[in-house]
Amino acid sequence: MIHKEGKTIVIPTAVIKRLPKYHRHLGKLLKKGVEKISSREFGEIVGVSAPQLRQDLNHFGNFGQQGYGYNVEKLYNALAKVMGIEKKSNMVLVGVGNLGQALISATDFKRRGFNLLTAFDINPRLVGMTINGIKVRDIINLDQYVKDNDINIGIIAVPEESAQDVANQLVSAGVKGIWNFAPVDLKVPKEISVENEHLTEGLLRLSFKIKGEM
Amino acid sequence: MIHKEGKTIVIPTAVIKRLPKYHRHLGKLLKKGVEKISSREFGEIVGVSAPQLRQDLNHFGNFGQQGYGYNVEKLYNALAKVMGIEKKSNMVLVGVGNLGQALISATDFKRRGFNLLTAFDINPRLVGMTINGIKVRDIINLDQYVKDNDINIGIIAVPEESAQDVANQLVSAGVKGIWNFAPVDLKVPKEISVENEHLTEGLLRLSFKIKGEM
DNA sequence: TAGATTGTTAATCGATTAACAATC
DNA sequence: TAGATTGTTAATCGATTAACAATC
Repeated sequence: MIHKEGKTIVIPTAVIKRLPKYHRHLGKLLKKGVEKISSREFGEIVGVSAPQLRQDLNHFGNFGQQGYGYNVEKLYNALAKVMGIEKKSNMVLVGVGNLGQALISATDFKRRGFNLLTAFDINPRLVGMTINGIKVRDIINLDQYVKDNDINIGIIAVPEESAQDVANQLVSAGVKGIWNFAPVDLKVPKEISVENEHLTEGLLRLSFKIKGEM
Repeated sequence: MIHKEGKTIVIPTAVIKRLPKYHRHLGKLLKKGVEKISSREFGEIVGVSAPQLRQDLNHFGNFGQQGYGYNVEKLYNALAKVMGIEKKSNMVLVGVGNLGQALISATDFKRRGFNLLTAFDINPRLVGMTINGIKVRDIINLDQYVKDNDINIGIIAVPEESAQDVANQLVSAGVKGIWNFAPVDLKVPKEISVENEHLTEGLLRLSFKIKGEM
């Protein structure tokens, strides 16, 4: 959903899915020092047709210029704004197992404007530890912490069995979105956004594609 | 691509994307002891309309029975076969950083029929170690190992800068598919399948959805 | 200005849903 | 048999591509 000239326009989900990729490649072009790029060239890089790229972008504004193309920096910043990155999001992580620890150490999110403030776990052996500058707290403090620290994203990296329970806690504490790594389809109120990273599903799709070739 | 009654049929990508989810929920139902299920009930569980579910399944065969529904176990096994799980896939992991270690410890894949045989890294401090029963080898041995051990999937969990190089090595060693966790769009020959887990893109989509609500 | 490339409308393609005859 | 539910065709909806006038 977006507001444009007073009207409320719904952005097609297919478009939303492609935006992060556009943003990532624009970042790379920027780093390389590329100043401008045409929809044809950029489409080739991101694997999308030129008209589709133009249509996608025009959902959010007219960022290009006829006869010239798109200014890389301007487009990069415009997309960042569209995706809400310019205003940093505070996050907490729940579940400090192997995957949780990997997420704590990931540098990619910070670069893109996401702040991981702290982590929670139920395991007393982990509680109190500091990993990569991130303190691990007891999960009984989750509710209070989320309320006190303007947290809007909760990351779930707990086992399957407890994922729904953790989601409930995050929601009632007031997060706006959940980034879920447990292989579960969470039930949440419809005003809460969920993005799933069901890794095994990717592996199964890969398997399907491989077998299809044989 | 699939062969049915002599004809070669292309399966819509939208269908392929949904199959792993179907399979996962069938597994849960099976565990719960559910014997049969109608397309209406199952569609509700997986978040898909009943006719769509029936259409999806009918790309691969007629698994249901009028007036009865679908036998859960039969459908579960049928989908496993469709996705090529019944014949186990051998995998190697490249990159034993935080994420790589998390992948080594993940139990989910093994359950679904994937064998991780070994891991490779360039870091001498890691080479020789054994993590969760998985030996870490020097990456110079990658080519030989893949050739000798009937490996068909390579997992890439190395930093962005070396991902393409690792992909090239995996391809020339003979893998059929790559499961890629580096935030890069790999260039590979078209007969090689790639499945990307670009985690940060999920987070950006989540951010977009959240800001859209506000 | 002429050439290039956008923004946007119309045409096509693919995916989803509706409807219902077939059949267990 | 009657009721339920599939498999499948036709209708609708959404997403992609083609085409071109607008314009830098």
